[in-house]
Amino acid sequence: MAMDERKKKVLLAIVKDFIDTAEPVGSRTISKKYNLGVSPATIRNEMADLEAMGYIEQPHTSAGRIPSDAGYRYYVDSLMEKYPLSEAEKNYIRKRFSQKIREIRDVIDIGAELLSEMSSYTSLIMGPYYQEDRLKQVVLVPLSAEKILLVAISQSNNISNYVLDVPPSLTENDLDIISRVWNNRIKGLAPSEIGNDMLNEIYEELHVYRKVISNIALALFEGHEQPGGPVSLSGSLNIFNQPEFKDLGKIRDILELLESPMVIKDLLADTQPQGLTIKIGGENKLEGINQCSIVTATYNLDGQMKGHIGILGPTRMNYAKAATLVEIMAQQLALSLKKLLE
Amino acid sequence: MAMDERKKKVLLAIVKDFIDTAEPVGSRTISKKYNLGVSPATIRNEMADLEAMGYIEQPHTSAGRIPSDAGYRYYVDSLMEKYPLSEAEKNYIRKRFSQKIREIRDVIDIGAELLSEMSSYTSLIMGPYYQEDRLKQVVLVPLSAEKILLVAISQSNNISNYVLDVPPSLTENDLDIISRVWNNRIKGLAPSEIGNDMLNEIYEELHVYRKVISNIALALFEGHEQPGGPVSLSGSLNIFNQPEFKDLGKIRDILELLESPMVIKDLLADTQPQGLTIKIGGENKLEGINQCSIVTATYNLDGQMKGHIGILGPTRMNYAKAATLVEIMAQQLALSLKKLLE
DNA sequence: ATTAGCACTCATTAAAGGAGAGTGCTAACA
DNA sequence: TGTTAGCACTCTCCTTTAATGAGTGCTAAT
Repeated sequence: MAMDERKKKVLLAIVKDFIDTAEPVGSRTISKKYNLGVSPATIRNEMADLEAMGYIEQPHTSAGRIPSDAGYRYYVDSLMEKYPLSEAEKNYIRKRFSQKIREIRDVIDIGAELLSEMSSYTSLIMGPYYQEDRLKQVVLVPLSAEKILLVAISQSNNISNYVLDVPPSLTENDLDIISRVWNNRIKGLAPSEIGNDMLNEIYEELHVYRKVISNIALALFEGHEQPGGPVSLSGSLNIFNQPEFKDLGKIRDILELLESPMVIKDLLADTQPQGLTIKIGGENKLEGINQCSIVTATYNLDGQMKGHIGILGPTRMNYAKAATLVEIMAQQLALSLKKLLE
Repeated sequence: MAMDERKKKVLLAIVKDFIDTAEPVGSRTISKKYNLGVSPATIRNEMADLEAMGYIEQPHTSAGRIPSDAGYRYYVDSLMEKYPLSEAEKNYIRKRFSQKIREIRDVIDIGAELLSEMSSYTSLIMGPYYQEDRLKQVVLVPLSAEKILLVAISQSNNISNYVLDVPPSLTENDLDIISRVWNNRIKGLAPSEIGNDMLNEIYEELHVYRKVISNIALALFEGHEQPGGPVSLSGSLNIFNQPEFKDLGKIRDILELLESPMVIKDLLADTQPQGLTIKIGGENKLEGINQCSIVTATYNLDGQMKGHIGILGPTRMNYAKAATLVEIMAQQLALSLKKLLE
């Protein structure tokens, strides 16, 4: 069966109305609210066709139709119109990003908050990270007789702190020597490239304090192991507003998933490198959010660093608005972060 | 009316049974399950008295009785027996705390997780903080031509990082001088004690780079402004298990409160300096959790540092178990943190 | 002082009966 | 041949009614 113009119009009306009202849409409603110029009976015929094609379905005999996942997919791919952001909304975003921003955390927190606030859904943001972040410098600071502080600075000026145990015999001079040797070696290296070969070379060069040296290596290696950047989540309680989630169990399942940063990273990382990615309902493999949709985008910094951003809402979500918001926010994040980082 | 032995026994039975079953307790149940050696009719008389005294109440005419806030209060103050932790439970705690612990965050996260897991309620932990944390040392590291890294180390070895803008003319030698001057001044000082007087003295001494110096002061001052330590929250979704919270609105209200670290800090900080604090239902001023109870304790380190720990559950919570868990966990935290910090 | 007995209350559950929304189908119409 | 009015049919949702049962307070007997 073909998808003629009128069928498209009917499907569009059903999707729009259902997104709006969360109620199954009947033929009379469509005929009245969306003036297609035909009677409810005609619409009913079209609807029967659309159902046969798998784009809409009936919760029960005497109810209207609701879009199926495939229906939303068709809508998103072929029918959706661009949602324009009002000037007021744009200004609001700018205003919020002109607050004092001190570090990356601030940027992604503001972004996530804005995104959930303006969309009324849940927002997820992963902060920027180097595909492979490289080390720039380490600094060793004595803390007490048996402890030192290791500060690792990456090329992206990402700072990591580690407190290490050292033998009390270690002098400040020793520290200087150790840090100099390390700094000679590691500049421009990814933490994962710190291998045994390098360690052995350093042992050779210094002969002493093997333990200290290996502890430094370990700290650098482990500290950077976590893939991806920091994560910010906002508005997870917005699901309570969605009528399709009036069931305690469902809400709980979703909130439970969102408690895990790993899950969020997975959700976000599964994104195309360019443009928007929209996953609808069952297209999400993750059990528990197959009644949800996710709109994600990747933002890039200098081509080297990237991050992800997304909106999670019910399948019946305002895709147009979500898409626009994600797009704008990705741009804004790239902008703010670039400014912050250099 | 006086509180004779039998009344106490009846009240105890009601509290225990209601905590167990979440159902109003009838006279027949008490007579059968808790062998007081009297008939339901007698118990009914006692219950009428207890109701007159305000310790129990009836949801409706044909239901059993449930404890009132005052009833729980009496129970907690006078009737509650100590809940002994099994050897298995103790071992479990020890085992979890023998995991690799690298920093304070690890300790409070493990603690919070354990506490919510073992109690089936929500747990709140505030990490250790100095009443007034004092500075020990600052380190300045050049990052790029126009940026430096300021590392502030406190007496408790708390590390804070700040990236500051500096004029490109600033040399590494300048940095050494600036940090030396600062370190001479701040050792043992609380960040709040960095005043304009001190700033002026430093200006006098150095004459140049006023802007850099004041930025350092600002960073130190603002960075430490947040009162209290880091906060860890765990098991907030456990409310979904409580039959008294089968209402979406109530759950939402509570989760919303718990989203704010400030609220958690307030809840925890409102604690007696010694021993356990138990706040029951309406005793909590905070709107929204007046159907909840909180069991909190303060743990102390060296008499200088302290932190807070608590369990939040429904008014119908297992106070005995919660109290024991909070007590044990406070000890364990103090232990683990002491080991970690020195 | 305790207890058996009993009438009474009230939440909860199940069953029954509309009301209403929306459909599919048929037949008439342009 | 496509469109539409008309109508019987289905099924959810809401309200009403009735029955059940748990638990009480009171009275009178022990």
